[in-house]
Amino acid sequence: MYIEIDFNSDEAIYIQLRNQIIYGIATSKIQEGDNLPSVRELADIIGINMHTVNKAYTILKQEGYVKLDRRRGAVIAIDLNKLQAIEDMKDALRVVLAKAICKNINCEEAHKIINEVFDEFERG
Amino acid sequence: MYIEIDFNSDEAIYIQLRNQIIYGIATSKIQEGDNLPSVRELADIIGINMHTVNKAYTILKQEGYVKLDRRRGAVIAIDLNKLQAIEDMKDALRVVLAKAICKNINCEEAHKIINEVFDEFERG
DNA sequence: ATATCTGTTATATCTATAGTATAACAGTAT
DNA sequence: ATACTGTTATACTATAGATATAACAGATAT
Repeated sequence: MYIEIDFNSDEAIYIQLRNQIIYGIATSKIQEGDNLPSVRELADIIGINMHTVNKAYTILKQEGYVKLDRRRGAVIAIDLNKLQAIEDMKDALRVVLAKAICKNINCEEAHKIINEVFDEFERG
Repeated sequence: MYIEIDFNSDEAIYIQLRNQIIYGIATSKIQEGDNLPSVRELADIIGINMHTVNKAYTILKQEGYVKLDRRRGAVIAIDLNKLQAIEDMKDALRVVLAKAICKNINCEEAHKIINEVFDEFERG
């Protein structure tokens, strides 16, 4: 699994790292039960500090994507609180769709875009 | 038009302010040609600094929602670069939909949620 | 002309967050 | 014992967010 970090991005490294791992799960590059590299190992690979990786892992745990184990490290374990996930998704979509409406993107076009992005993930 | 700022939020005030104005446009509470309060006036109403409002206005200008005029202040003026808007939307949706896929939300369910949020905006 | 309203720019200051650097601790495995 | 996990603590630097004054330039009404 490739992790790409843009050090010139205005997005925090630990946020980019979190997103990359979520992409990995969404595209089935990593699956339930797989374990991620240890915080020290991944920090070494990417070339960042251990604590930055730990921060990403801690957030992934809080958001229900991994479980942290002293023995095995970080293991992919999706917490399927679907109602919560739907609420979170709605919150995120409010800003996205408000922008879309302002830019004259209608409901049909939004659906089309959704399908395109879904296809991207299914292809991997 | 009501502006609600959560001072305990981890989201920056100028980002919240930008979003609220975008909501206002999306729900037709403010329209093309309307002008926003002056930076000093709005800062006074909300109880924040002038520069924070100015930062929000400057971003809204960069993103193509308002034009800034020395005479009239900030005026709603949508820059309809639709191709750009669609690309921006896709970028935003990648993270949102990756999360959704991880949480077992499928394409149909995503469409349903999109419709619900669209309805929210149409009602105002 | 004067006063007053715009956005704009320039400082300076404070605070919180991001990221790094060491170090140590507590489990767990070999 | 040794070596690996996550975890916690502390300290430091750099950057971003927010505030506080102040001043400038254009526009406008009186």
